[in-house]
Amino acid sequence: MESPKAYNPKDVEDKIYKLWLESGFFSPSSAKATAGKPEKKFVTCIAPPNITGELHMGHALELTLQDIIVRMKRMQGYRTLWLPGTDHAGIAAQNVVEKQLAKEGLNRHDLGREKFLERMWQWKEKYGNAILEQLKKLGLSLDWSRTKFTMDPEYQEAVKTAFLHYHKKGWIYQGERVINWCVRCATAISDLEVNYIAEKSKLYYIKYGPFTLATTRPETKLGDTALAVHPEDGRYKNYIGKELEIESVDNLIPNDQPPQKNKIKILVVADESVDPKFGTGIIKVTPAHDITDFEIGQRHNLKSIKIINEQGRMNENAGIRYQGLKTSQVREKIVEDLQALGLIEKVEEYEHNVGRCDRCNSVIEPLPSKQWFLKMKDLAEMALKAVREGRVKIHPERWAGPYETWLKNIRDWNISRQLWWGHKIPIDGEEDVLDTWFSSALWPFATLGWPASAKASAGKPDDFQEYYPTDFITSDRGILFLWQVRMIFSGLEFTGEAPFKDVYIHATVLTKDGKRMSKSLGTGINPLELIEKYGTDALRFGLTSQATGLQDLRFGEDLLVMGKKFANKLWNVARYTLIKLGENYEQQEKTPDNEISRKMREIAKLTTESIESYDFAEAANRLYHFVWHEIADKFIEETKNKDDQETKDTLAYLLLTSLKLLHPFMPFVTEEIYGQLPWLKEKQLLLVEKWPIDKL
RNA sequence: GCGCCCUUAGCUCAGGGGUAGAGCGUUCGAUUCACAUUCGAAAGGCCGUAGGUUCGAGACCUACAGGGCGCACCA
Repeated sequence: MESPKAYNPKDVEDKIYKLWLESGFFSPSSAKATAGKPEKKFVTCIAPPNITGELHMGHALELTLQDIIVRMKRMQGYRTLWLPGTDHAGIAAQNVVEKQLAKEGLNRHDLGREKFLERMWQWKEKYGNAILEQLKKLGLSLDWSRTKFTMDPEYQEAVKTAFLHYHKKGWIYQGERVINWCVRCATAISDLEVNYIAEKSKLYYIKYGPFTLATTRPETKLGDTALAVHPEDGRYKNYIGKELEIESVDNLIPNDQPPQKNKIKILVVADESVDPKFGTGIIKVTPAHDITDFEIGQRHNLKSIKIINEQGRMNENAGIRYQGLKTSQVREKIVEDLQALGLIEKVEEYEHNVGRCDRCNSVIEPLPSKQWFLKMKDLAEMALKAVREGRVKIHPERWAGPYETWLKNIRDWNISRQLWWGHKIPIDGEEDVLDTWFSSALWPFATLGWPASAKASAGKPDDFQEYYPTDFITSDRGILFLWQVRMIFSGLEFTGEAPFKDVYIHATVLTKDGKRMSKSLGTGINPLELIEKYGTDALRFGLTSQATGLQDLRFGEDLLVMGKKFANKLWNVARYTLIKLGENYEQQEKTPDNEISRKMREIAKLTTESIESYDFAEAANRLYHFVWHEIADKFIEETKNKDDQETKDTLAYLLLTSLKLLHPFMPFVTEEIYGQLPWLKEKQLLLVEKWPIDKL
């Protein structure tokens, strides 16, 4: 057979992927795939990409690692299932479509809920499908016959069932509590969706009767209902429990008139949460606009006065002097007034953390709002136990620490969002939708037919019974708490079993200078452009060879140059072998017993071990070195003036074994070469060839 | 504030007690041979700093510095 001197991925990739699809081997239930292997199963759980846009490098790495495991397991004779899908991505997707509308000069209220949701579904059709197509470009061996979306009708049933289950148990409650409110997105968001970013601002020392106290948010003064000190703080002991009359600014004087003083009464309480070392050791308590203050308020039965509304402006409780102003404006105004009245002692420069919305970067406004909450106490306990008892293993192990810490500090989960795109809260008259992670948390079993299948008693086993729980999941550290933790406790609560046995936290792909890759920062790199330039195998191999799980990966194209050269080297090792062996070579049953073949077997063993312990980079680099420097540089050179049978047998053995071992990493070039070998006796697809090492 | 990770060649990273490694890049040279996406060679490192353990430390311990991350605070 004539093959080009250089490997050209473009001639190969689409053709090969089509071949795999037609074979049916991606599905564990195809007749061919199940033949003779009813027992061994391996199921891996995908992190469904958001429908918001396109694939990024993080996806490329994560999905490649997952595909490596799946392909090895399939070759080891396991019935493998890897189910693809997409996530509706509530707030993120809604924001994207709203931005699109804004370009047309519209907002979602102009369209109304129904029309807006139509737009969302149109978006989902177009971009959801586009993403799935991109996954195929990465060569992933996903079972496309089982593709799911987090808002499929059956999935909606699962979400409803889960919500009602919690509700019936009394774990879901509606409460007026201080939550993180994003003024721009006009919705509540969870603690995890707030990013705290250090910013320079000012610390104002305000006179409160006999005290002076420090605050960064003087405007919340209008909602103060107490002062608080630490119970052990000697300086203020005599004041605890007393109500003081203090001078303040009169908020009923219209703002076109000079400020005037008035007198207000305020209680002093003692609370452990006060740090005596901060400022003057005494703080103002604004239960309506600070989460900590809200909790102090609850402990001491304090009144809560809401002075900031959902638009981020002062409401009627702030008094006519300030009503209607934005919080940033009122801050200046009130400081001005207090200064005029001599109620400000000093102002210091101060750097502190400001909460910003994870999705739009607006400043978060904590405010009291009626929201739905899920009690986390028991669920957190379950999730903790599952990891402590080893039913779920986290790799690398050091992530188990943060997992513990996070669960121990957890607050109840605010699961309602004031959005239109998402799962409606399944209680009559409720207009809100659920946090997108509430549905994501059910992914491992909702995609397999839970809860319908869990109830089905008779008949043949269905997907849920057959493939749950799964074996493996991998993700970036960024969603360990947002998602993995929530899948674990949801799985335990609804199915009695953890949804997966192993969680592997892979490296985060950064830019060359160590910055986070982000589309909005313009630092993102589109993997598809790199595939165009270097080929999928080069991308996969390059990324994998540097993904160690310990250190983040600073991405540079030099990795792909290496991958591309290596694919070509393998291609030419094959060309040499084909020419050397000729048309009439016959495959031998026995593997040759010589030094290089023994080394090859050792490499096979080590590769298997490395992949099974998630040392992907180690496996990739070892294979690279062996194929290039042992097989090509040394052994092949030595065979150039030999023509004996053992040499041929050895070449054939080395090539086939290398193809098998490299197939999980570089599926396209290996499959293409395999297809060109004329001497194989029972040729099928490399995809389902027997892995060189059976059991360790 | 508490904790975790990282610091090794120009760049990106391996190496986890016993003569400093890879890929990319650079320089020089080769080439009708499976591959110029190749081959050969070279240059390039007091392995973040300072102490300690050891016959021996890039590796183990302790501090410190710089970079990153998580949790808490963020009044």
